Amino acid sequence: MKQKQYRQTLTPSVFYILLALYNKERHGYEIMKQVEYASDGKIKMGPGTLYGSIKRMLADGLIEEAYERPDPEFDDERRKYYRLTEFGRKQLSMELKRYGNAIKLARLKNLLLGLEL
Amino acid sequence: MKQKQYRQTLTPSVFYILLALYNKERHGYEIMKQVEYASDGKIKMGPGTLYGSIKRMLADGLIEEAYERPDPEFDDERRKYYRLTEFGRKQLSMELKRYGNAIKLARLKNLLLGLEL
DNA sequence: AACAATATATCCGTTTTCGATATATAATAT
DNA sequence: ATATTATATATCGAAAACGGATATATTGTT
Repeated sequence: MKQKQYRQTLTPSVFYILLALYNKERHGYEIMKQVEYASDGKIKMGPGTLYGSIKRMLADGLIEEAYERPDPEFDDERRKYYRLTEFGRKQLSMELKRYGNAIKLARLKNLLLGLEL
Repeated sequence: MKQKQYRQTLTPSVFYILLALYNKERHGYEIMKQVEYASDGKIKMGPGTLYGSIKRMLADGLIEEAYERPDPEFDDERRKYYRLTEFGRKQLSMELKRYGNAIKLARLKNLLLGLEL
């Protein structure tokens, strides 16, 4: 049986949070800073968007909490760490592909437009 | 004075509509079909999203109506044609850049194998 | 003549966004 | 020592956006 897909597109917030978690576990505030850093400061996620999105993503199975704590010397017990699930990794990969195709298409159109003129 | 930016990110719908209008004027239904075609059928935009988005995008100055009608023989008078404004083109360009950077970042970490851009 | 596809549009419940607000701890500066 | 800033999580609620359902009418096809 063909199960129905999760969503047509990820929301931008979900996309950027998944991207921030692609290579390591991070806690909420760290995700916030990483998104800002990775976008050259262009995208600033407020706490409402961040923690609201995290809640939904946990419920949807895109991410899960990682209970392993780092060395207590570098830890802060207020933190909650999150990691991608396999499902979340898959969704991120699909979205990256979609945007990759969109970019390819834009380039192709640019070329064709140049030839037409 | 530094005017505040339009939005942090475009919504996926707005992004795909802008992309569909990147190289030619199109009417609503045509945009709908183009988005579906350009995404290999993966993204299906319903009329609620389409015409709601168009309305907002007109108000925001991302697109404008193109009143020039094509040859009456190939025309359908029900149609309304839209084109990108300079502002819309700029926003699309910025968003493409953001996603391009995100993809580069992901590829750097070997998440995406074999996606050529 | 009947039917499917084209074309635009609105309604409305659901979901998402995002600034404001709250609370508390850790780190830094005065 | 104390004040301030940065870190860290969380909720609230209005506004925005989404998307299926519905409506209406025309065009093209069987």
